[in-house]
Amino acid sequence: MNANYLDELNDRQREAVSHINGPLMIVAGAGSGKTKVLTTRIAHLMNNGVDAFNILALTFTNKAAREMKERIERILGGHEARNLYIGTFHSVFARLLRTDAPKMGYPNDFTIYDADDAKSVVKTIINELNLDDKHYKPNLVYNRISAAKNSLMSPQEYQHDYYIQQEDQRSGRPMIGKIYDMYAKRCFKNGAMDFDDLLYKFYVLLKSFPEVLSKYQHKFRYIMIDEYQDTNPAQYEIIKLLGAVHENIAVVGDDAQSIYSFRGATIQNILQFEKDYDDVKVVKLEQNYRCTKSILDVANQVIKNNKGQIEKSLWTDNDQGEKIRLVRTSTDNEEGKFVADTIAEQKLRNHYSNREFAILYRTNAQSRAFEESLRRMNIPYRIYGGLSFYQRKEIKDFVAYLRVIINPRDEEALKRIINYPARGIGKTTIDKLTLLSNTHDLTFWEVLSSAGNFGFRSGTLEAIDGFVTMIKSFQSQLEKSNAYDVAVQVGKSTNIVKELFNDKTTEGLARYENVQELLNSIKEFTETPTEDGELLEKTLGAYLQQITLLTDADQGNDEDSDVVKLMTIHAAKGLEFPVVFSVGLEETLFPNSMAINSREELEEERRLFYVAITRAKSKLWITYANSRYRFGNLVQNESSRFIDEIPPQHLDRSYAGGGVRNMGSTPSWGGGNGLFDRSNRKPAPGHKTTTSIGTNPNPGPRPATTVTNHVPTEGFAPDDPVNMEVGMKVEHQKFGFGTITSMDGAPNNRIATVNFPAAGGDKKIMLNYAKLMIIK
DNA sequence: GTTTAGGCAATTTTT
DNA sequence: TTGCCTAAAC
Repeated sequence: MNANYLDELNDRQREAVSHINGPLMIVAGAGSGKTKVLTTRIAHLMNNGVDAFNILALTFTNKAAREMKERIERILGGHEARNLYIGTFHSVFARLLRTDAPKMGYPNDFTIYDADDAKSVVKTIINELNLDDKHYKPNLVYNRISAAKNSLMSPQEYQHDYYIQQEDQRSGRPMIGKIYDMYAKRCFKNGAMDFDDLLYKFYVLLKSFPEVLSKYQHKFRYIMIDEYQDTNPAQYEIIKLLGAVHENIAVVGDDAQSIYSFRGATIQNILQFEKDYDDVKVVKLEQNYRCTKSILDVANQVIKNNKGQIEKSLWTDNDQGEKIRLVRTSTDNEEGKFVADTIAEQKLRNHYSNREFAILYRTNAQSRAFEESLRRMNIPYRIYGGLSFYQRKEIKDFVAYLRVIINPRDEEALKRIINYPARGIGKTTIDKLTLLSNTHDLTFWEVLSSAGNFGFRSGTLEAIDGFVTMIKSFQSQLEKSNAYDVAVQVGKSTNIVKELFNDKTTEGLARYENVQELLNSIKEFTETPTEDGELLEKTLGAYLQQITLLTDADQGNDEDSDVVKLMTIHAAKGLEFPVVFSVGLEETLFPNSMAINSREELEEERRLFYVAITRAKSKLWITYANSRYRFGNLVQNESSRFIDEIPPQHLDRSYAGGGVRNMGSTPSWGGGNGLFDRSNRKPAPGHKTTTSIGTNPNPGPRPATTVTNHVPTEGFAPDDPVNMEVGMKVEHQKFGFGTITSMDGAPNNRIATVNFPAAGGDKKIMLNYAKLMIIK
């Protein structure tokens, strides 16, 4: 044990670490050493006689949990840290539910449904109710259900809540409550919990079984919560229950970094903490060790535009540093090129390595332009936040077999594999089976294994029986041999592995390799001997539960690979990088048009920007593009209002992207000749050119985009593109009237360059996609 | 029952 | 642009 750990802290940090008993709230500004305080405090508790088995630490990501564990081990030395309960809310509760879920009628090897599984169940139910899934969009319905669970609302409460029913009535979806009810019942029937259930059902468990609650209250005498500002009501209530006896609850958070309200998080949890408990010790960590003065200043100025925060002022002893570079490019591709060029240049000039750069964007879809340009420049990179390995189709298919073996009630998994690989059990049969399952109150598996009673055609029956027999043989094999051998057997008996092996396309090869990797991971998981004190089980059931909770960020060896990192700002929370590119600072994108309908939403977007800024240690670029492709057509956006909130003296605009600077303001065509101007446009209010950015400290309301306010002519109907030629006058729904100036591209994919005076000049229009009407 | 072609809509963040 | 769904062909 390193006894000097307290010396490495500043006064405030030490104050937080030394507080052992009673509620504690640590308000930790960005870069103020939050993780250090948390980990040191845990070590300190143990050093003061608290048993590791009595400590629970909850985080939001597996990565954060892993990091904490490692750092504590480093402070303590030895293996004692293994006995700590450190993990995400979801993974810790899943583990506890493996023991106690049977009390509520679930199998202990219950399946965990990821978002895709859950949506698929929702969709099934919508169809069973004969509702139109164009109107009852599964995504939307699932989000409502999710929100209900995160507020600890049962289907019955949902259906009887006046306000919610009003809302659903108004949106024309009065059946959501019914869907929720059926969804909950179906999941239960399937022996499955979705992500939200891991919280919700754990709460129900604690509420319904006082002896279980008491067990955990006495086990977890010290509780620590990371990122407390992102907790939702379910998490909040659980913590309250668990901590009620000892009240040794320490929460760490920063209200300025609350960015998960869409997942039900309420900033109120942290704002109210002092009122929830008596004698709360509050410690504010206000010294930032991460950023330069310039960067921190900018962050502080930006966040000032939000109301209702915990009073604090973040400061730093670090150097002033350089100004923040603001760069505008003409298109999203240019933005990508600029960033890649700049990374190359910075590497040469300042001897940075790849791993010191991060590109942070608002939406995953933005990654593409950066990928392409980085690849062109031969700069290695990694994108975080794509599909997790376990969400790939070939992996989910294979895993579905394992799921069925472990939990045959799992209807989602069964339907996935019952005809994969094809064995002659088609849609008609599956529909019939489903109906039987619903009407006879049998699980899908029970129907399958008694299919002989239901009058199927002999060929069909044979196929079903063959499938059932195969699954049963896997199950009995699992009793005798280990999980890996069974998995290999699954690959063989089903022919899946051979089939993938024979597919010699690039994708086929990748799929084959992925399945091999899956098998390896099972081997590694189940055959690595359990070390002393290690709490994890090594069964196939435990493996399946664990992988569902893994995200893309949890794979691979990020620390040791020297790559540029690309991720959303959400994914970057808690991380830091020497050089950060915060890209796509445009109205509509960031703040996102989906999130500007209320002050609360806008403030959350601003906090997101705050998070982006404060990821940077020494250099920060902010970029935006004049126009970018969205669903095949070019749209123009104004610069983000957040740019206007940055004090001009901190900005350096001289850093122009490659040859982009002469895209000045656009001349208006409509002014002098009204020939094509049938729509009587007004100039967009608040429209600004680049040169005026930041000069208006208090910008008025602005339109979402600067795509001209073109109103299509009455009776607008696109013409067949084959008839279009250079010189023609055309009308576009958004860009207004223009002239085709040139034509290129393949004959079956012609690209017209059209000059739209009212929409900023030349646009490349792919005739196969865009809708143009010829003006005679 | 299986495969493929073509039409159509999508527009945020994630454990 | 993609990915999903339906309809028609095999």
